[in-house]
Amino acid sequence: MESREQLLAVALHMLAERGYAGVGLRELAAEAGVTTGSIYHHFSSKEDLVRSAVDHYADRVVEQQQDLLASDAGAAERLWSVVEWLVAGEADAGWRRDFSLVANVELRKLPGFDSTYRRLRATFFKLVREPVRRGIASGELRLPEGATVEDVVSLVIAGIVGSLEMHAQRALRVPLDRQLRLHMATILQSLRPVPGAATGATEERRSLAGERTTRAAHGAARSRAARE
Amino acid sequence: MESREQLLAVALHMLAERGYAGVGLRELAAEAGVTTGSIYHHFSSKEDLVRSAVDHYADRVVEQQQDLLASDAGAAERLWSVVEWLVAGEADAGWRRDFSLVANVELRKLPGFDSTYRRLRATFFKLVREPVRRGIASGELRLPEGATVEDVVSLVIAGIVGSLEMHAQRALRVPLDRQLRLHMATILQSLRPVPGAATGATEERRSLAGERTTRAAHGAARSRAARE
Amino acid sequence: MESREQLLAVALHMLAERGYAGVGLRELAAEAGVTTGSIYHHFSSKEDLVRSAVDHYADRVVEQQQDLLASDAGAAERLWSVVEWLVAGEADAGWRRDFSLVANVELRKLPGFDSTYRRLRATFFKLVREPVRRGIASGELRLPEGATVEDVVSLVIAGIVGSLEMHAQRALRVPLDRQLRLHMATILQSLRPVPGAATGATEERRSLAGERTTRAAHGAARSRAARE
Amino acid sequence: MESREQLLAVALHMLAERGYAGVGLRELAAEAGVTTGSIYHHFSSKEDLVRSAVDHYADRVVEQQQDLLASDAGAAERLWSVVEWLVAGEADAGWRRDFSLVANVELRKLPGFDSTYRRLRATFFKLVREPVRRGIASGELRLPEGATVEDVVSLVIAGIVGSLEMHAQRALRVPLDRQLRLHMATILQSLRPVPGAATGATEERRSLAGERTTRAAHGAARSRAARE
DNA sequence: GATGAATGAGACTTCATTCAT
DNA sequence: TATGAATGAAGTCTCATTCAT
Repeated sequence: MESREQLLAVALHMLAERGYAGVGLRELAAEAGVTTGSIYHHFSSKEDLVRSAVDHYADRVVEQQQDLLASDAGAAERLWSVVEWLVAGEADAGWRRDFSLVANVELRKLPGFDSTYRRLRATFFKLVREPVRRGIASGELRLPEGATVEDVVSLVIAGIVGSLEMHAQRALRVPLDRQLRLHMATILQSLRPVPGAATGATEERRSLAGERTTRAAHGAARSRAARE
Repeated sequence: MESREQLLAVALHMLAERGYAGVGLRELAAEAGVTTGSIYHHFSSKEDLVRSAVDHYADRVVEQQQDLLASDAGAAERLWSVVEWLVAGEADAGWRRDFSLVANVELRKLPGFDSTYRRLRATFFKLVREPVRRGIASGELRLPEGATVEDVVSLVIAGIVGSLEMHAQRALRVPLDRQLRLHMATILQSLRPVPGAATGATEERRSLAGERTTRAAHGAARSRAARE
Repeated sequence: MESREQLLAVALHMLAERGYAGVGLRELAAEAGVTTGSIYHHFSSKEDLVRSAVDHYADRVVEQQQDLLASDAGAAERLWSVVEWLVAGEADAGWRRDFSLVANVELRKLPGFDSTYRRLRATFFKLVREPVRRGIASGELRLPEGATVEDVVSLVIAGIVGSLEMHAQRALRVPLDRQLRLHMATILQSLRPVPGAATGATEERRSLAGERTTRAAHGAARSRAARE
Repeated sequence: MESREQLLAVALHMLAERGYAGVGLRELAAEAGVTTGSIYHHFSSKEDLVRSAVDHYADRVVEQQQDLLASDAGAAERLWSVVEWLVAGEADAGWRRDFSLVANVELRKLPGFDSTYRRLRATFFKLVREPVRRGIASGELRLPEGATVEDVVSLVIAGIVGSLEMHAQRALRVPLDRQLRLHMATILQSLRPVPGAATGATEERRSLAGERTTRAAHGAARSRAARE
């Protein structure tokens, strides 16, 4: 196999496992089946190698996301596609899980990765935002009271990010696919348009702004306890 | 302040910022206002220092969680308490955000931290599971069709973990408190007992197991596309 | 002895022997009786070590030259002092010979040593120029026809530099002190004021500008031969 | 041009600029317009390449010196020829300046270059010694009191070496040709036969041996001051 | 003859850790 | 307890040299 590809693959894996500072070039080279010095025929420095690895796989992820973005299916259908894509990606034992960890955790620490980082985030946000926005425009979906499109997008993405990371950490106590599907189902349910009495539950739901006048005492007590 | 306390605080912060391998004892000592050699009067090694820092703050977190666990309020009320506690913790600029990052990201990489890691996770899971379980037992809550208590707990925790991490990474596009509250509200809504026709949405919701008979063609196509 | 002093001394010596790129820190440390890593307690880098060594000894040289500059003796007397100082310096087996080589040969190649280099040169030039200038002003000396003060200064210094370097290279076939004294005696003789017919040798001496009209043929032949 | 010639030329130049250890074969090859591996088709090792470069140019220098040696002109005339040859060599921007630096500075450091080194020195010394010796034998020249032929030869060569090196270092404050001509003129003047009372300056000139009886006190004081 | 990726020894530098003061 | 110079293993990187193409 190509030395360069091998190095990229091993670099991503080690980066996910140990973080940038924990990556040792000697071990990395050995695991890729080349000698330490050979790294410098393909990359100009450790940082260049790591950056190349991240960018290489980021490109593949973004490509896949572009395919998903190009769909002309309905809103719910497209959101389910995202779930299927995530499940498929995490199911194989390949680079996708490593990439999730790197993108979510390590990328921010490395200097000069802002653009890659932003590109990944922006594409992923769009992948969720587009279906939601269009679904609402077409009446297929309906925002919960007081929520904006961005609120819903954040909700979806935070759930996905948390699920993937817990899965990668082996801290998820249910299968990942089940987790992601239930997550999406729950969100979609809260976006389902109800012809009748809207949701009528307003008086019971908390304000999203956090000021709860009816239970000030409880709130204050809780805040005090939580402060330390 | 005590040298030891200072060292613990700086260690947690640097661990969150740079990971275990990125922590340098010289810089750590300098930032804590002590000399390099002094570290070894308080701790036997770098690992001991880091372990002590994590354990020290883990103790404080678990204590706070124990307080929350001891509550005898209703199910929804207790879940809201968790949200309030999280919001309060992340709001201050203190150790809580650093600890979130360390607990979610770094802890798994360090050898010998399994027990701390498990203790933290177990307490946090219990913090969510207890109210849900009791709420269902008392009829205050009602599980969505096909979901188990553990499904719901995972849903809640993944959303929280994802939200906190995105917040820590400054990738969250809405305020953290708004995000967490909307998350909890959405979950609680899906757990709300409906006197009438249950949810009636069964025919539209996907099975959580992933086998979708009605749209086999689409699904196969998507899967193929998503594989690469 | 002080590690730092040892390192400076060994660094100067190795620099003289092998040049900057030829200096190996491992060997340098071993020769100074310390471990490789210890170098970095005293100096921030190889370049810092070398720079410090050069500057350290340059300071001592400049100090000694300042003492010589402060003399209020006659012109010839002061020029002889310079010779005596050089002879004394080169006679011992200490740092002076190494420093000569470094200052004359290596300094120019190292980046960032311009100021040290200029300081050394400037002081040394002044050491020769001052006595010459004053001797001429007072009538103690007298410039050869067509020569300027700077010509004479360059003459003196080039002879000294060449002598020291050949000595350092063991290419000088007479003792250094004898060489330097004869050099100075010859120069002083050419500066001796003659009461009678000036020098009268004008018609025999070549023009310093190089255009020799009377021997064009010879010159052309020579030039042809010399061109390759 | 021939790859081999290019490599030799670039090698000489880099050797002059950076010294043996500072020469990198990759960069050298690139600058010569060949690939790294190609070097080993022409030379068996880095040392072989450098040795070949020095020897190649040394041959050309020695050839030119042989031409000068073959002259049957008068003593002064032949010494002036040396000056003209030097000036012509340094005037072009070609290999001669690089070779001066290498021969004077780097050659001594390289193992195995003793023979080249000696050959160069010996020829150059002969180039000066022959005219002086013959000029004295024929009465065209006359040694200063107390000086030997070798003294004068050393004087001439040290002045030349110092001048060339200062010129190469851009530390010479007068034009090189003017410097060399004034140097030779001064030497020749001191060798001019005076029909009358010799030079009569004996009582004023210092003994070349260094023992100055008439100014013991001054000398002692100076020595003390110069020692440090 | 020419190429350039591969090699592995050795370069400079940083690290956690120790210890005499 | 505190200090900070010393240690030596390990880190990243460069080098001269080789070899399949």
